[in-house]
Amino acid sequence: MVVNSSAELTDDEVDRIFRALADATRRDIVRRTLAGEASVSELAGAYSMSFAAVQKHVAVLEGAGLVTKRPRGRERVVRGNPDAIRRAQRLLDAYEQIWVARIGRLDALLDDTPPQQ
Amino acid sequence: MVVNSSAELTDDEVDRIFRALADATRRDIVRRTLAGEASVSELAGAYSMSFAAVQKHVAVLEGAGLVTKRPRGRERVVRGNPDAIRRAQRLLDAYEQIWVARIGRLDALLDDTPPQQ
DNA sequence: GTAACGTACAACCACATGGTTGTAAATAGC
DNA sequence: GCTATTTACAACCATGTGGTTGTACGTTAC
Repeated sequence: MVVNSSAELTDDEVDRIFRALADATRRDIVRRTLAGEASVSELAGAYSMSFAAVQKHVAVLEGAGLVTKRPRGRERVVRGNPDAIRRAQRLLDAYEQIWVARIGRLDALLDDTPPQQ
Repeated sequence: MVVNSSAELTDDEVDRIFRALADATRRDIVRRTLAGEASVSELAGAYSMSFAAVQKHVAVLEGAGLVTKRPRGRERVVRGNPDAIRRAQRLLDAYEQIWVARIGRLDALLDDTPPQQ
């Protein structure tokens, strides 16, 4: 599990987060478990693939910190982790800020350029 | 190339965007080309891998709409696409909103519950 | 014109990924 | 206690991914 909630993320952690989000089934699992927790077998019932396949998808999401799993009797209850979503948002924000800064530099360049002649 | 800039994204398009972001070299290419455009060979010079490997990474990013390429003489100039970043941000926002709505429902439930006895 | 540069693309390889089936173990229900 | 349910996990398979090298082609510079 990922412990860092405020610190920088390693490349591997970022890889896992985006990799986990790069599959429609996994995104749907995130969506469902953010809306309300669900057992692995409840999730498996929602998709036309084997239980084991869904189990693997949940494991990938858990490895990325996008969901957490806790035991309840013989079930494992899966819950979406909004913190991981926010971490990903901050990453994308950083990229947009790089672009915004570039535009800012261009604007400053234009402003600072005195009229020619 | 992706034409949809305001419309809904298909699952495949979303897959490609997150897949493209799930690699540290590709994220670095996005970072560099958002800060300022660069030719493929300039990019290739920045990494300890073959030109062809970097070329493939650029192709993956282009397929996801995260960068665009335009010819300039014998070079191909790569430029980061801030719109694609914003599309990804909107996707993550939607997931966070699902969670926010769930918490809102829980709060409303608590507020609406009359004191017992 | 020729040589160097920048790119494109195919072929190949090792390994990861997304799916399957099968087996085993823990828990719940009767 | 027995049976059904739920999960875990291994083994396997087809395909995708990230890297390589090699070859070909357009463009630039001299």
